[in-house]
Amino acid sequence: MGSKDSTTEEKVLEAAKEVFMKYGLYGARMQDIADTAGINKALLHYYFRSKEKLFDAVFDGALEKYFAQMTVIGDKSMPIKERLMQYVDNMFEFFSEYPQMSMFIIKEISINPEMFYEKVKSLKTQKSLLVPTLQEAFINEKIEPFDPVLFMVNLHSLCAYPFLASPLYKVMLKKHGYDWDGEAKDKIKQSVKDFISFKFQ
Amino acid sequence: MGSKDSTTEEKVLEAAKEVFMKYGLYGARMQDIADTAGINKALLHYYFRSKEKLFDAVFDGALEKYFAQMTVIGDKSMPIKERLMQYVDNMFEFFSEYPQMSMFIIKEISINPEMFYEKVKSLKTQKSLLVPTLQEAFINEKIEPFDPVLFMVNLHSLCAYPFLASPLYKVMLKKHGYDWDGEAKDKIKQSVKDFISFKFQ
DNA sequence: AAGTGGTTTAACCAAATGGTTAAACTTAAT
DNA sequence: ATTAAGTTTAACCATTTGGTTAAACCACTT
Repeated sequence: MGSKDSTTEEKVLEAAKEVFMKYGLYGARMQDIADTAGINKALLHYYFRSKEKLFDAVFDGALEKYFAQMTVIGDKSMPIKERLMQYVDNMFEFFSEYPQMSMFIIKEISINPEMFYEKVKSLKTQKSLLVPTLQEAFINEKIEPFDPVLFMVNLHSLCAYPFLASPLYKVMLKKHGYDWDGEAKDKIKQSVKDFISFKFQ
Repeated sequence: MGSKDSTTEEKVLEAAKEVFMKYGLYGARMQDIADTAGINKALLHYYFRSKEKLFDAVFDGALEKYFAQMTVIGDKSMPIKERLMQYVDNMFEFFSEYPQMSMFIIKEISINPEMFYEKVKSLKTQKSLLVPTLQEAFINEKIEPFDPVLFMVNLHSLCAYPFLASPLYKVMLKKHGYDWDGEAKDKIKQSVKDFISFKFQ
């Protein structure tokens, strides 16, 4: 087949992602991960010594990907409004690809906040670039200033929640004639853009 | 002491809420629930025959409370804008009191959607009152109409997500000088109100 | 062909899991 | 005081859990 065709270690990590994201550290079963990867249970312990080590590998990967995404904002040549629209596009694309990730991260932090506090220190991309980007724009473009932190919170709410709550919306939105896996996602994205546009004339 | 002083069954249910909301159906341990309630493990099975039965009691209670809350909107004497402001107040108060509830419900639905689909049928308060309320307001008050379903999604995002992500925000917002358990919650509530106000002049 | 190092497996193990049982306790009615 | 009903407990049980071990397998080099 291909030069690698996905090594066993990769298969293990992929299966671990799937199971840990669904059930969390406590709820996940090693046997379940082994079955998902299509291998023997002892092989998990060969590649990752313990359940905790395997979980760490999954969680660290998710955390890095998540924070890396949250700090990407388009280049300075564009006006702030356009950059924010692109930011919304990126968020929706990211959450479409990894719908379980933010739930997973938030849930595990809520169960074990100390662990998160240790790990967040070693992350390169810690603080949001949105806040300073907005502050610059207040000066460079003629925009009535507002609290950039609160705006960031609201923007993340608008983008992240529909995916977090998608298990609910998949059922509930049907009663209002919307299909989540069809048009609903794109319509919500557009409504988010409309929602934040008023802040920039 | 008091005439009841909380019966054993109530203590069990209270402990079960705590543990199930934190770890979910799969992650929760009966021994953990028993310890939290300060009783013997066999007593759990005396009052609720199995883990599933006990879980159902907790989940059904949460579901009912949640949907009951989501469908409360102030009386028709007030203008729509004022009613929405009150709706935001209610949501923030509700989520402050039960910060884990929406996470719990959404997570369990995502693991077992079929179960939810069965249960949602027997709920009295199924569909949002927000949508028809808004549609009436478009006519009765002179408001430029917009899609009420999308607005509902955005509004719920703005209110629910800060609490869902509060484990994250408790750590991250400090870097921007905000304290979640102090001022941040109220400031976010105000920013949500500002955010939706523009739709109503 | 024999050795070498990494990979995979079947067979285990001790501990923890959800659940059961029968006996003991408590309380109120007779 | 005895009965009867509900409540609580300690001692079990079978299964599942995360984890280990030693042997087998495989792809190389020598």
